[in-house]
Amino acid sequence: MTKENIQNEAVKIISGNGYDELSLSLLADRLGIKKASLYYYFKSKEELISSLFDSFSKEITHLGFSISFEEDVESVIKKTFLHWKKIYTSKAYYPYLSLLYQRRDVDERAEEVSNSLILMIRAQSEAIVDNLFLKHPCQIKDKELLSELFSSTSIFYLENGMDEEPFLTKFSSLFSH
Amino acid sequence: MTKENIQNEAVKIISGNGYDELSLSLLADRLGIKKASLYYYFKSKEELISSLFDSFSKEITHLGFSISFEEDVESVIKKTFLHWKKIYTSKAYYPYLSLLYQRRDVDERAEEVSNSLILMIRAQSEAIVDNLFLKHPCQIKDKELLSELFSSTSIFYLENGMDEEPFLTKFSSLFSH
Amino acid sequence: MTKENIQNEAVKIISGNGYDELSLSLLADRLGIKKASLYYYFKSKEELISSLFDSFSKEITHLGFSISFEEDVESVIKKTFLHWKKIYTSKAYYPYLSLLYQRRDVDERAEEVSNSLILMIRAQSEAIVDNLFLKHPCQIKDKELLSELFSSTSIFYLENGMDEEPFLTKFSSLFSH
Amino acid sequence: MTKENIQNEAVKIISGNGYDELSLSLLADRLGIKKASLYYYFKSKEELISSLFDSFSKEITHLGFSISFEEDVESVIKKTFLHWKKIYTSKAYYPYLSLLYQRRDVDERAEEVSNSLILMIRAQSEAIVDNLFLKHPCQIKDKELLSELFSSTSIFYLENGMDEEPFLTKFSSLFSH
DNA sequence: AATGAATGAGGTTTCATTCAT
DNA sequence: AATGAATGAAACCTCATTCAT
Repeated sequence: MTKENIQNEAVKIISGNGYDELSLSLLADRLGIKKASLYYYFKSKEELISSLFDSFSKEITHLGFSISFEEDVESVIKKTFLHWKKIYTSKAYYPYLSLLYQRRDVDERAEEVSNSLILMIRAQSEAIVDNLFLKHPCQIKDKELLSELFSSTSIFYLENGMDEEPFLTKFSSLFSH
Repeated sequence: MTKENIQNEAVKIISGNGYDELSLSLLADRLGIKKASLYYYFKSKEELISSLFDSFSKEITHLGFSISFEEDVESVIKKTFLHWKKIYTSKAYYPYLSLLYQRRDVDERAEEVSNSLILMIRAQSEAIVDNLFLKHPCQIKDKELLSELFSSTSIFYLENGMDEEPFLTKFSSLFSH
Repeated sequence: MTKENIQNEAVKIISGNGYDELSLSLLADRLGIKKASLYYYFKSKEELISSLFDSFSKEITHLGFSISFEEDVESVIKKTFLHWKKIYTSKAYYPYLSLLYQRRDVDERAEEVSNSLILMIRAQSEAIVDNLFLKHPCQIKDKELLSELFSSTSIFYLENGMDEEPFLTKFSSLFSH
Repeated sequence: MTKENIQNEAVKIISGNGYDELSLSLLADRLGIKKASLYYYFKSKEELISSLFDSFSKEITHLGFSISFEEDVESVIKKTFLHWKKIYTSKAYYPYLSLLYQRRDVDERAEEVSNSLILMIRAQSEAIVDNLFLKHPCQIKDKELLSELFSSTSIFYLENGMDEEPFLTKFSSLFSH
């Protein structure tokens, strides 16, 4: 048993059953250990939950991001979105995101981590748009606006689990003639 | 004491303290009545919570929406956004939205209501954009895309409580030659 | 079930088994009710224990004390002691005293109540000695000293549950020429 | 780490926080070792506690007591009291006495050790009074009574941490003509 | 329309203890 | 000589719920 095992199972419960259903009994059962043993790894439930934010926060600040701009506009845009989608759907990250959604309204820590993820995406969006603007004319002249529309709409699609294909294709075509 | 009183207080607790902190004891305390009395109005806690979704669902389907298109583009866009913002920030509605955010990942009912709100906004966005396109040329030629960008980004701004002014101004200027 | 029932049983457990053995499970079992029901009467274990001090404190401040001085010295002295002994051995009070002994070293509230009992006895001792001095010559000339010796030694006997008869007889004879 | 270290820390916890707060976790923390290590020195918590009584019991039976009777009455009396006071206030002994107070009502072993300490003091009191009676007339003619009054009142003062000076002075003056 | 009294189930946490290392 | 890891039992407490009044 490791701290990490426990964290992962905890966050799985939260994303599957809801934050309010995370009980130490259930958690211990799922891990095949006894309730009391959890206290060997975390001083309290609060500390365990706090550690979830710590871990995820550290995780996302270490996420790399590199896009090759050699390719055509549509590829760049789709790859960028795909990069974000990996975060939003990966087995490792999705449960943490679910935790953030459930708690960001009432837990400062959750809000903070959630915001930092959004900021990261917005920054990457700016970088991408900057670069595309250099080589391709675009229907939208305001670079900043374009970046905002791209990041915000992307996040909206990701958070709501909608099919992004049509959107991305149409969005890419903003860069044709 | 009325069902409505109880619902409003319940949803206030959820939006203020979190869904997991809604207990009938706390609710009764806040209402100045005794726990047992709650059972006169609701058969169970589950029924109370279910009623929250019912009420809010009914509420939003009855929301009117009318925009005068006599005005300039910027006015129309800002008024539309303002209309949505009223929903997202009104004392009456905001707590329900907070409930939806906290639960839509794990509660089908919450997801359903949340989606219907989004659908409503997207429909209204389409209507607006349709109309604007009739009279004003736009940098973006794809009507559908424009509508999606507007609604998604608006929702993103509303959900994250960001300052929308700069965005709306820039967005409006998409309609100048 | 009443608060008083619960207090009495609690203090019985403390005096019989020790303060550290007072658990809400045991208490509920002895009372023939369920653990959870205790919380209807007391918000917490701490509040229950605090109420024990409150009750006993109120009790002892309402204790009457009247001695007829018409009788001979030995009777007065023995009746005074007996009055105190009733407190120290009565079914109602003894358990509370046991609580005080166990806790006065580590619990301010217990120390406070314990001290007020001692003060009461010392005051009564002074009153008795004052009066005896008026009518009877005594081997000890210092009234204050005599009072202190009487009260302190009496308390010592009471606290240690020793046979007081010989002491009281000898003490009374201090008043014979 | 030695048995003695552990005992001293244990008894410090008891006298400072109360018998019910002595837990092996707290004890180990205070000693800067791990809980499990305590079991190298004591088979169980019970054995540890039992050893506390053993140690203190052995300690007090080895206490010396010698008073020079060359001096005046007041000196003899004050020195005797001081001898006892050293026991009641010494850093080494006081915590053990606190343990006895807390437990003598409910633990036979504690009662036994407590009684033997009292017996020792009473015996020493008798010896002192015997000797003083040889050389000095006293207002109180009953030697046994005087000894009892002295020892009981002294213990009362010691147990309650009261200022003994006035008492001892007055008591000494029982021996003036 | 409201509540006093009670409870079973389950929550988080602490306890003393064990055992392999 | 010491401890990391684990645990069963029991601690205090809160939960939603019931029911007679």
